[in-house]
Amino acid sequence: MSDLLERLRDRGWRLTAQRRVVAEVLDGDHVHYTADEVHARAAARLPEIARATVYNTLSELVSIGEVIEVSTDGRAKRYDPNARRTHQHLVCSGCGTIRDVHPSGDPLAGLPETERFGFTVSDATITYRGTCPQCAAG
Amino acid sequence: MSDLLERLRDRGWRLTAQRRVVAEVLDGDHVHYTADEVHARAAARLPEIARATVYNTLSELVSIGEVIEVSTDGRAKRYDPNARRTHQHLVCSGCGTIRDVHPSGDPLAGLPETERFGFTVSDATITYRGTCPQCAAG
DNA sequence: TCTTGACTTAGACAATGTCCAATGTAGGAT
DNA sequence: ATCCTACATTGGACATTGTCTAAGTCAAGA
Ligand SMILES: [Mn+2]
Ligand SMILES: [Mn+2]
Ligand SMILES: [Zn+2]
Ligand SMILES: [Zn+2]
Repeated sequence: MSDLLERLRDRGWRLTAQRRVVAEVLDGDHVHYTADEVHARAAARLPEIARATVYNTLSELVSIGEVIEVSTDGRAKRYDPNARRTHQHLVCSGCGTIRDVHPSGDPLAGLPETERFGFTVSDATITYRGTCPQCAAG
Repeated sequence: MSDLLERLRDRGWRLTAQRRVVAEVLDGDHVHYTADEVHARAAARLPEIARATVYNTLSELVSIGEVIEVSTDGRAKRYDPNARRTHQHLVCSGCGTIRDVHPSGDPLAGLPETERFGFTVSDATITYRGTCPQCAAG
């Protein structure tokens, strides 16, 4: 059993076949699938899995912090199993490929007090954009 | 006539009543309306304006660089008339208020070469999140 | 004033996401 | 091993956001 499924069971989750396949789809590095992509991949193993179940399971994984939501393009949200180490994203403007990246330094340091409007600032999300090697070559 | 409308006329645009009201709605600082919000405000002045016209006009303003699209929450895109000076956004997690902010330094400097995966990186979009004074007080 | 190509409109359609009542089942209880 | 039942799943209706098109309208130059 994967670490993720074990953690889910420790939380008292029922381990259904549907939750297993969703958890299996969300495994690996640089994985950022949309809900429909997760559904398609899950359905390859468990054809009768419902779209609503995929949405339910993804929402639950997000709410307990095992998966993060990524919105890089204003279209469908993407689901990212790399929730253990905070990171940012590098997106190819040509093909949409997304890579996890780890910038140096504190991203909040660049925002001067005079630019904070009295807010308590707790977090920064950075999306880097550029052209990937394949798109540059093609 | 506003500067924006004058620039549009210089580009050969037909100045229709619909385009005028959309341009008037998109005026001011820290303005980040959704398309439906633009439509509602435009319809207050020109009740028969169609949703499609608002979408068309916004897309055209974006394509010529007079307005930028902002996606801070994975929901509806927001339209920002502050396209002259590049800036980032500070969002209140409580109420959704969005402020324009200007971080110091080059945002690309924080991404080491070893974290670029061979990409040519051209741009970084930063969303800061926190709590605004009203939400902190309330 | 006329003409015409660009603009607007209403509504169908598409993509993404949410909700619900009916049905099924995982896992503890017996 | 079987039963119970609270929780999970299902299919489809519905909501939100955005795109597209055919038909009608009009801004602006001739
Ligand atoms: Mn990631
Ligand atoms: Mn802005
Ligand atoms: Zn690419
Ligand atoms: Zn607030």
